[in-house]
Amino acid sequence: MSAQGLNGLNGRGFTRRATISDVAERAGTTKSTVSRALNGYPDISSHTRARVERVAAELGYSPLSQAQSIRTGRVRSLGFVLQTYDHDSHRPFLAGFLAGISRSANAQGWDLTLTTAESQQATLDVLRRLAVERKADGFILSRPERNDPRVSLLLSENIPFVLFGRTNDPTGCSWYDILGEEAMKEAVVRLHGHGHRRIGFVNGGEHFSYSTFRLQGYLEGLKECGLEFDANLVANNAATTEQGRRAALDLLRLELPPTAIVYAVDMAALGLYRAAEEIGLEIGRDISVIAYDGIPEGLFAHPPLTTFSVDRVRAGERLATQLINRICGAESDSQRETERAVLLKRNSDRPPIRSSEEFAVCLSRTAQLQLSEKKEID
Amino acid sequence: MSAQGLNGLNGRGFTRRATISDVAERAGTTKSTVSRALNGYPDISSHTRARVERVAAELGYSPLSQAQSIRTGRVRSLGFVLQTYDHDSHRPFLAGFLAGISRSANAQGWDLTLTTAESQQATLDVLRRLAVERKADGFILSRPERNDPRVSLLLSENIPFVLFGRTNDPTGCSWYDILGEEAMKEAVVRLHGHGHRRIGFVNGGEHFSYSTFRLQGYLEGLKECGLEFDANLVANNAATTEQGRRAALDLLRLELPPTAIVYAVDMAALGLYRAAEEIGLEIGRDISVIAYDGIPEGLFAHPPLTTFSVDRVRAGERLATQLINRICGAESDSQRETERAVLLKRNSDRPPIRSSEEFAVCLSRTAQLQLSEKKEID
DNA sequence: CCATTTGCCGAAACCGATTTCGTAGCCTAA
DNA sequence: TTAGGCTACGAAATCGGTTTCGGCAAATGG
Repeated sequence: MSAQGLNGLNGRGFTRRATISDVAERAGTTKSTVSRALNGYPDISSHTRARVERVAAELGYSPLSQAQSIRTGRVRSLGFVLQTYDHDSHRPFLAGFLAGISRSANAQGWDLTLTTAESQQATLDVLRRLAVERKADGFILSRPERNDPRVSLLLSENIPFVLFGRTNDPTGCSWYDILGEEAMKEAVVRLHGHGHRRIGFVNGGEHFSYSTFRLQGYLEGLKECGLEFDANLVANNAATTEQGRRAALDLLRLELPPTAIVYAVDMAALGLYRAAEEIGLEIGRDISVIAYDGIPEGLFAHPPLTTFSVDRVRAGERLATQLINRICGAESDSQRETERAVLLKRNSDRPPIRSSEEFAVCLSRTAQLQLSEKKEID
Repeated sequence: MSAQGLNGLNGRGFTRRATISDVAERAGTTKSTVSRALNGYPDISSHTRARVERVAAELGYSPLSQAQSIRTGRVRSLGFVLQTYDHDSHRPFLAGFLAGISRSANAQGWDLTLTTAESQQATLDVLRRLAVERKADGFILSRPERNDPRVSLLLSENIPFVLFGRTNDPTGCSWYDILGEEAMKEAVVRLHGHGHRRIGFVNGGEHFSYSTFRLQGYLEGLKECGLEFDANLVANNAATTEQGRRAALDLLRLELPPTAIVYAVDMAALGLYRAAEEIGLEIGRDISVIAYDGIPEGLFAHPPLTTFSVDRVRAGERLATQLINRICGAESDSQRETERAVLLKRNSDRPPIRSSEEFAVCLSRTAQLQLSEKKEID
């Protein structure tokens, strides 16, 4: 292949790429030498290696990953399965997260392959298929569940993966995670500092492992403030706005309702806004709330939601790097990172204007709370 | 390769996939016959074809796309470049859109390859690179600009692509688009129906081709209602919340301010909420607004934003299908679809409580408008 | 009945890389 | 001097497919 040939056109019309043979010919050597030189094999003289590298650079040569892959079994592609059944709750995560993964992968010459699955079984099938068809060398899994079947599958098939989140059993797992427990603890301490003494907690999806950590953080916060734990003040499994609304109504119906609530999930916290509107309460004044996730909806809520923000771009970036390392042979336990969430102080948490007892009286006066109950039954 | 061999393990540990040679051996024929049989070549007897297909099904054989690609030049993968510089404005689009693309592609045995670019030039480089490195057979481009350089590039290199949006010059372009002009027109008509007589328009990013259509729709709406066009009532280039806020303040400072504003972009409309809060106006009562996009933030704004919703999942699905068709040889002008946006009637648009003249007086009484002006200068 | 065409399929080249194997040439030690 | 060991590289096999080419046998035409 002459240099002119490279400027010719192929069937599709665009400029032809240089192949390894082009490089070999121009460097006056063979394909095998070029391959070994470029892949850092030791049995190539530094002189030859330099020449090959120069020629490769001149021709703008970069190997075709799928040609490589049929020998090496690697495609330099990371896989991510979008679980469309996994509730709304993952949606706000996606944009920045994917951007982060993709950016970091691209920078290292890797790509991101995205697929969808409509059920848990479909997710497992897709993971297996992508691995067998070599569309991806490994996977990024988000929101691990307790005893996550994806983890079991990938471990048993020996396919590399990293988690956005931690698991109960760390064996063979790598992860990047935000310390939700620290955030929840900080939220309680902050509300206590405002003067709140009855602080509720609405946890997220209970089958996700993150909810364990967040509950734990809430409990630690109580302890640090010297507050007593009251099981009535805790609601579980609220990941959507509607679930969050119901949890709020439940807590407000208590004999001694909380004057502040910590939500483990922003989307659910927005349900408190709904409930407050129905009942005629003003968030921040009548009841305070701090949540977690940092979704944009919170900024435009009224008043803007105080929340712990998670930098998903960075999460994606770190996870991509970790996964590439793992695919290239790094041990699973060498690839574990955690980071703290950042509190966005907005306007939904303020000092209480009344005690829990006064609040209860205030709530009992409004018939709305009963109405809301009816509405829920419908 | 014996049948037992298929149940063995390869280096990675998981079950080995069947290759074309396995199929050939078991069918008692050769690789070439298997390939031709499975790819629908005419010179294979129906008897042989049936036998090959049966064996392939038995072994669960499906060809390795990257092995195919090194001969055929096709990877059965769609490309999408995430333009991280392209403002916040694209973010709410992403999640559902990608899900739609991916789902539709997967259903047809294709995949989605995602990359990022941090500048316009980087986008062009990435497109070229992905095509040359055969990571993608074609591209989905969102938000076409007027004289979009991506379009020029892909047209000149003869690389298939489809647009989420229309272009001024349709030559060689396929697209799926929502009729923004119809939505804007409907918004004006609806506000006029409420009794509004001075209706402003805040357009989106002016270099995007959608803004042409939306302005046009606004004008048609005025005409249909018999309202006179007043250039003062139109602001341009507001795609972010802050830009939308400034545009709002500009319009409210007019001698005869609008009592309702149509925003071409939800994110910008949220800027009107900011401005209203600063000045002490109540959206829906003092001033009405209808916007376009259907982003979730609008639902949690106060009051919830009336807006035209775009079904991005469906957009992604249709575009993926169109692109696959194009890659497989369909003509560009055979792949064009449009659809109407759906109005989400919420609470930000109501009948005016005063005329424009009265509104002007009301606004002049509050010193806040002047303050806001200062704030803007800072 | 012979010459051609046609239908069907195997052999082999090919795509663009990696990897195994073998060996020429040099260096070192006995 | 020669056997042995390294270094550095070329030749060729290989990965899993597709595609070209050619040829046998049966069908067709004259």
